[in-house]
This record gives sequence, C-alpha cells and structure tokens, in this order.
Amino acid sequence: MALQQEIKVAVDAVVFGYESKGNLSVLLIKRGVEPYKNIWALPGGLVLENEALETAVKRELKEETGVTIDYLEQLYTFGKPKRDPRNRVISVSYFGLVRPNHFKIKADTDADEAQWFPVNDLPKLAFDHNIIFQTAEKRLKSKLLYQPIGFDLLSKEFPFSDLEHLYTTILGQDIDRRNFRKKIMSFGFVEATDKIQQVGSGRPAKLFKFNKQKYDALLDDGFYFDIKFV
Amino acid sequence: MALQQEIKVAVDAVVFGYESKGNLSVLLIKRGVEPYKNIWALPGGLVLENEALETAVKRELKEETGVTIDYLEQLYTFGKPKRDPRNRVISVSYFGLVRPNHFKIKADTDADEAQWFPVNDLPKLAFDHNIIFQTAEKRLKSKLLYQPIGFDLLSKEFPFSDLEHLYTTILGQDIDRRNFRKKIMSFGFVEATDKIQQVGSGRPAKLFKFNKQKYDALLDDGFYFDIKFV
DNA sequence: TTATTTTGTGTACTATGAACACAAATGTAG
DNA sequence: CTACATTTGTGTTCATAGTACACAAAATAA
Repeated sequence: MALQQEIKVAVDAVVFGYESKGNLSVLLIKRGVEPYKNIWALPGGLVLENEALETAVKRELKEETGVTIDYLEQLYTFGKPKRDPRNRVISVSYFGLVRPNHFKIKADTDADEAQWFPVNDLPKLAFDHNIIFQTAEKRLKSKLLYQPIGFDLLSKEFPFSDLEHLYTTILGQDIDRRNFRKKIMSFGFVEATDKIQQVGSGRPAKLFKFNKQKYDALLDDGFYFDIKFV
Repeated sequence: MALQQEIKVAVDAVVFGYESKGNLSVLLIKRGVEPYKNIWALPGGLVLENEALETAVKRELKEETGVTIDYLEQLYTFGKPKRDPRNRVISVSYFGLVRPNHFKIKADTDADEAQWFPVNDLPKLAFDHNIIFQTAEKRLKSKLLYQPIGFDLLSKEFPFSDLEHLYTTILGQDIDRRNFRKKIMSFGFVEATDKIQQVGSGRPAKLFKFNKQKYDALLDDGFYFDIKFV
C-alpha cells in the first residue's frame, strides 16, 4: 500500500436511557484531557490495533461509564477532515439503548466524569458530538415506528402505560391510548404476565413483556412492525 | 494522542444501475494489484489525508469507472481486523444509484477494468465485498418501500411501466398494475408530461416525471412515502 | 366516605388496500 | 389490408385497518 495515511479511527456511542414518566436521557462523559478538557462528550475513543469496532465501543463504555448496554447498532461514520482540531480522526458512531435496571453508572467509575443528561437539556458537547447526537435522536424516533426497539428501553416486565409514555415522550405526540394498546396487542408478541404492579395512586397495572421469539417468528412470515400516529 | 494506530481508512461504493425490463446491475472493477489481483471488486480506495469521505468515493468512482453518480449515501462501515490480509483497513462503504443515461463507462477508463454485472450473476469479489454488496442490496430493497429512490434509477422522464418493472424486479414480487399506479399517482409528486414514447409494439406510453419540489413540500407537511405489496 | 388518579375496555364510522377485466393504440405476420 | 399480438390505460366492489370517542374498575389520598 503505497499511500501514507495518518488518519486515526475512533468510535463514539450515543446511549439512550429512559425512566418512567418521560425522562429520556443520554450518557455523557466529562473529558479529562485536551482538547475540550472538562467539556462533556459522548463516550468513546480510539480503536485498538486488532480490535473490532463494536468491541471497541463496548470496551470504552465499560471503561468510561460502567454501564451495561442492552441494544447496540452502528449509527453513522463521521469523517470531515477538521472535526478534531489536532489529527484527522474519523469516528464510527454507535447507537445504544439501556434498560432502567442497567441505568446506574457503576461505582468503579469516577461519578463526576460520567452522567446521564435529559435529552432536551444537553450541554454543548466536544467536537461534532452535538451533530452525532442529533443523528442518533433522529434514528431513535424513526426506528421506534418500524422496529420494536422501545422494549429495550423498558424493564423486561413493564406496565402498559410505560410503553405509552415512552412513545409519547420520544415522538413528542399524543396518542389514543385505546387504539395504541389495541394495535400493539394485535401484533401478538406483547404478552400479559400474571404480575400486577402498584405505583402511587390509581388502579394497579398488569405487567407485560415482549416475546422476542414470537416477534422473530412473525418476521420470518413476512410481518412488518409498523406504528402510525395521527 | 498517546496511542499509536496503524489503521488505514478506505471507502468503497456499491453502485446500482437499472436498464429497462429487469436489468439491475452493479458496477465493479478488476483489481490491478495484489492482493486479489485480477479479481473483481467494488470501486473504492484509500481516503486522502485531507479529503472528506464522500469526496473520496466520488473521486475513486470517477478515476476507476468514469461513471457519474445520481444518488449517494453512506451505507455502513466495515472494520473487522482481518478483512484486508495485509494491514488493518476499515472501509466506509457507500450506496449509489445512476440513471440509465449516466450508465456508460467513460472512454478514458480501461474498459477491461470497469464493468456492469447483473446482480444475480456476480462473481466472487475481493475482500469482504460480497458482504458489502449484500448489505447494499438489502438497503436498496427496503429503501424502495419508504423513499422515492427508484426515480434515481430511471431517466428523468420515463414510461410508467419502467417504474413498475423496477419495483417488481428489485423486490422480486409481482404487483397489481392498476393499484400500483393508483397509489403512486395519489402521492401527487409524479406527473404526466405531454410526451409520448413508442418502444416496439404495443400502445405508446405517456412519459412521467418525478417532481422533487412537490415531494419535499409534502415531507414538510408530515407526509410519509410508503409502498406496500401483497 | 368522597375525591382523585390511573388502568382497562367496545363500537360505529371512515379511509385505505385488495381483487379484478377489458378497451385503446400501436406494431407484426400472414 | 386484415387479423393477431403486445403494451398502455382505466373504475368499482369488497375487505381490512385506522380513527374517534367515554366510562367503569381498582386502587390511594384527603
């Protein structure tokens, strides 16, 4: 290979977490080194010489935040020549989701340096990370409509209202509760358990769960997940 | 940046072309150097030091094939450590479409070295390029259903039957001609011109064109392109 | 015990998708 | 030049899916 290249390859992750009643958050770290020292940024870093890209993301997430990831897919590769002020660095960015019970930032991480931020109150981020975030947010919104990724933001067993609120807060739209429930249940891969949960006042809620086996079987039969709103 | 990295960054393009009556092809080049010398591969190559990724793809396509591209988007980044037998090379792959009138491989290219191949008769490709191709083919099929990219594979003005055949051949499914036409026309962004085209026997066909302005305006109004089949 | 909160459920109406066949305009073969 | 083959162009009926809409049930809180 004749050409001499000095391009570095990094990975970055936009990881979303959701807590009941409309709290959608993103996982950020505070940079400890220049450039952008003490500025918030997406977790990530350079890929090791013999490391697969996805392995690199998981490693960085573990090192920097200690958070366990429930869903991960490649998002987009950002490669503009000047996105890093020093060297040329291209960033292969990833899109991740975590369930509420994996939400906690582990103790072995410096708590100052990793934190969840509500998505509508983000600070200015290092590099082009605000752009990367926006790309991820767009992906989240659109994917919610044609893939059952919402379940990776909820506990394995959840009251139906959690699913409702997840959709309304992420998409920023109201839904008809009856029609939404009818639609979801008509798919056949969301099942009621026999557990009941009581939170605060109001009628206690049955817990539901997502049956991935049934979903996969439907996919093989040519089924398309598809949710529309008014 | 403390870490020493020896990873190279390349771009590769899966470019589709379509000719009337079910000929969907991909643009390939025959490699002139080792490894995989004389083996067919996707056009592409290393990114220059200060070159944007998309610029690199366009440059490589021009250098290696002379083909003008009508639609280009990033596809996926392939980065497994052993995908290139020599160095570590990560490939940012792109997905491209060309119209029939841009189909011809320019004369200034060695005709032996760049060629269109029907998608269902591809040779074994260099590196992991068969995988990249499959990823692109999947993207093409799914995108055809929710974005009007089919028009970027047709001439600016086309008989309606071209659009029909494009969908049936790429998706490998028959369609009801009447319902398909009704559906497409109901969107409002495909317009009849006053031109008429006669090809072989049969009733001459009106020519239609895609009105991008109208499509963009509809998008702003919350319109979703969406085509379903039986 | 009364009010408040949240869960849970059915029906009528509207819009969209699916199934379906034949005439019009040209070229082609005898 | 006539009959046949080929391709374009078009409407209606029926079935399915989406939309709009309100109140009872089960718990807590006051």
